[in-house]
Amino acid sequence: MTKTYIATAIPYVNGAPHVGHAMDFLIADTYRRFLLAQGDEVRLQAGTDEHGNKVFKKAEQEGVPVQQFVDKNAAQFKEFIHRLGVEYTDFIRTTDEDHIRRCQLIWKQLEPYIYKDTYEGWYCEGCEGFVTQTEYDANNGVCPDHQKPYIKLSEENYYLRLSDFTDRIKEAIETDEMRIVPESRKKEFLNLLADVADVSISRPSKQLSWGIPVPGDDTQVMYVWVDALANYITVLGFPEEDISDWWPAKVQVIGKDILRFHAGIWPAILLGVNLPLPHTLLTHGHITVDGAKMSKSVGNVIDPIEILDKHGTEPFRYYFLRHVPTTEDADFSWEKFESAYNELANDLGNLVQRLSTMCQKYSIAGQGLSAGQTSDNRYEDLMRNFEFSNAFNHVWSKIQDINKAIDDAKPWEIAKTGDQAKLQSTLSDMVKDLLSASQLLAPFLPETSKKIDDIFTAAKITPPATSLFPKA
RNA sequence: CGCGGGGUAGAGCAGCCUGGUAGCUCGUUUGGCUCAUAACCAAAAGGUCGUUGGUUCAAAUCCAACCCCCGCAACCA
Repeated sequence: MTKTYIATAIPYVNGAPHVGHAMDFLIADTYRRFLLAQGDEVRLQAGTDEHGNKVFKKAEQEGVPVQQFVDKNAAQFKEFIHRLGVEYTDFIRTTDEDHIRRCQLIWKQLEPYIYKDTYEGWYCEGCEGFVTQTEYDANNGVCPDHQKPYIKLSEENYYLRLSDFTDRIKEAIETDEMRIVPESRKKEFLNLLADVADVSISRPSKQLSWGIPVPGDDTQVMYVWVDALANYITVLGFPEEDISDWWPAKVQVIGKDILRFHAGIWPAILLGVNLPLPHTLLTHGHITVDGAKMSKSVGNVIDPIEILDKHGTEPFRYYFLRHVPTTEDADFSWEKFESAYNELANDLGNLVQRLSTMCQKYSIAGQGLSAGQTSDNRYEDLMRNFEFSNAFNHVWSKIQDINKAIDDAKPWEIAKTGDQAKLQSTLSDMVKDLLSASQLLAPFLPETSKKIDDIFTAAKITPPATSLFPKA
């Protein structure tokens, strides 16, 4: 049995989950369910990134101990993932003991590529952080948040010598040994990779107290890179355990904003500890709201929990898996969501209703009925190529075909002729088609698929007490 | 001359790589049907495929130039 490992980016827990976070989980879960159906043994990791100044300060603001703060937020994310109908096998928090210890072991292994140097840059005392020269110029030397001039500050950092790996990484990306999906992002990143600089991977502990101590140097704490990126392998037990059954990951699902770290820094870390690179970095886009970028200052942030409360898991999955092209940006608006919900109710909900009603009326037994055709090449190609929204569309066309078939066959007229045998075979063919479609639908809408199976394989087919997707 | 993506019916998009009757979803109009959640099915209307030029028997598709929009430009899911 093929063992497959799927990894999702771990969200930073300085706030509540928003719609964007859902994409990682839904995409990974859909692929996981597809592979399970194909007979793979699948491990899906999820987790939370919990260190760093922003989390530390947020906890201070709320007046709670940091650990308590991250415990609360991690629980919130777990609950969120659960409500998306996503099932993970492993959940990692970067504050886990195991993770911290393994990170330090990884750091030790990376030491041949680590050196200490002085970082000098523009620093804002209000933000307690450095800004880039570009940002400095854009703000004319004054921090917009704190109205304080940036000061020149220097500090000691450990650096990872990325230049030791860039040739190797470039080659891996070009040859698709580590495939970046979609192709356009691959091109984009290869351009970026041309002028890559070594990356700072630690901070003085007096600047950054909430983090993993650098082994053998009390004055330094690991910055986000090693700490967060290593989660994908520490969760499997590396370096204390042999992870070769699961690693390299078949796919790592990430947002387009973090591609550069996953395609640039992450492979360097892996090469530094002699591990192979992930097979695929699947990059999804961002969700805009009413055509505008989501932002707290504009106040157009959509709370995914609100959508889930109002409409439930399956319509949520339907919208974000079918109407958001897997690797592209897409827009969310309540209007679009409502119209998608109507499609779901009209095409599928109504189909289940009308077909089950006829089966009941004309006494068609579900017992012994099963999916007719169980494999579909086009569907499998799309799924394997991570074109989930297109695969979903393909499944949907099958559902629409059944609606057409019913209108063509007109079972109610066959009933009038009294030809019970023909009625039986006509309707059971349709049920079989629906059960086939239901199988393909399962990775996207698992609960709905299960309901359909239950209804149409029952000894006595009866319409559901409440329709699958009721309309107000 | 920084890099990338895009400009196709009222809206949202596919088609472009590998030239050959311009397609899908929603919306609109008309018709059909009654098993069904006023749902479903069928048909129709609607496009100078950003602009200009080139290659070709033939260009949305290949080439060149230009115009417009949107991202990115190392620590924003």
